Amino acid sequence: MNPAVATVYIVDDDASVRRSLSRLVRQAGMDARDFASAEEYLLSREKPLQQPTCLVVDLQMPGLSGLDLQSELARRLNKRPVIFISGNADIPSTVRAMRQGAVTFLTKPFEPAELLRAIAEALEKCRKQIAADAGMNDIAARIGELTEREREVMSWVITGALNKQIAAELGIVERTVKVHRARVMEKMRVVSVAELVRLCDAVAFAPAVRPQPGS
Amino acid sequence: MNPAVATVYIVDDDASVRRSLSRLVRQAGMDARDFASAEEYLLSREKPLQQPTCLVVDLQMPGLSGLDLQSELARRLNKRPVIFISGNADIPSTVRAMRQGAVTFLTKPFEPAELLRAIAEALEKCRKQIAADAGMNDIAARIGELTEREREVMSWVITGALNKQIAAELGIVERTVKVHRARVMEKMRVVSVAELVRLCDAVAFAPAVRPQPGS
DNA sequence: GCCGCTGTTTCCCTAAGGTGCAATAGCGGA
DNA sequence: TCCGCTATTGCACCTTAGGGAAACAGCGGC
Repeated sequence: MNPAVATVYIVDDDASVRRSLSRLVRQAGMDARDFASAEEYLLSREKPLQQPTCLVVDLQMPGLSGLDLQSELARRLNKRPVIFISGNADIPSTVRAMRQGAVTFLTKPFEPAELLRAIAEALEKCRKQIAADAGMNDIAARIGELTEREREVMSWVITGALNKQIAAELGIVERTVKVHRARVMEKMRVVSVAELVRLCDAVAFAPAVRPQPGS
Repeated sequence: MNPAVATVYIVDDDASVRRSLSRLVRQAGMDARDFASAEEYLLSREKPLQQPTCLVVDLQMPGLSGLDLQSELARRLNKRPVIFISGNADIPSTVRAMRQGAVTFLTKPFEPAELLRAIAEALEKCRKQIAADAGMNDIAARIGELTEREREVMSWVITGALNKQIAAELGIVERTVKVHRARVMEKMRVVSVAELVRLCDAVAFAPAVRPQPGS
């Protein structure tokens, strides 16, 4: 409902924990949604990631564990930050969780403030991710507007190649390269090669043709 | 002595642990150096970081703890990967260690192979860091060769500004900008603006003059 | 005071980038 | 078959980038 507000997804098999955490989160002014298992969360997935969100996941759960959920999220490229909570965790699990990018790992019992602090950090991380994704998508969309030939020309332009070199490489005349190049600059909405290079590097735009492996 | 070999620094207050870990490391074909305390390691510092190295640190030690050592290393910009080992660690310490970038955290007793695997990972990470640092230093050195004016002109060039715009901005004639620009390209050893942009972005070269905060 | 480095400028010329206009050609869809 | 998109090219013209040659000026060091 509230589009500007953050949402915390709580995944825990213990109903009383879900209730108390939800209450805590809501009292702090955020939305809370809870799930009784990793599977339940995975089935409910709302992919977009438009709004800052994060997960608070119990380590031990019947079925998929918290670590399994984290791995699955990574596999699905779901970049929501994860906070683990656990009553009796061991070091190896903690290490694995952190290595896989968990924001933190809290052991029950913990101070409510401690969780809220972790949530704040996770949401901030998520906001940055959203902003970064938005930028990347924007650039990718522009690249998507290019024709194959234009992409090809662009891949040469961002290496600093001269029009005549590009022309020779593609077996066409320089005038044609200029036409493609102009369209690239227009569609990518840049006015200088410097900007074009930055956009392409930001999304790791790769050539396809350039790296001549043979010769 | 052996310049091509990796070295593992072992920091543990227990002499028998130091002996056994050193033996393990040497048997695996790497050099080992051990220290009885964090302080001892910090005093022995050989700064360069030319060769792949990593640290294996005990969490609990008299004086500075393993975590303290890790923090101090971070403060000193010593980027050697750290592997923690501990007999009786708790989750918060593990989380803190991992958040601060530890490669992993092993609890004693652990399989020798497990430590060797972690060391291999840490050394690989170190190699990449060394390579990245070398690249950055190389670029930074070139920027260091530039005069103030040349750096100023470069900061404008990498934004895609035209010579005439730069000239107007600096209150000089276009021909002068061309002179500086040519020296920049020469000293930075690039032949295109595209390459120059990449070098500058790689080291996060910032302007100094550009972001006019006032007006 | 002379020398070297840096920054600056003027005159002039070539090469490369960028555009407008016009035309040809292949291809897939209405 | 005509239309629209994409790719291509030729011609002419203007703007930028890049240099060569020569010179002047401030500054710190010998």
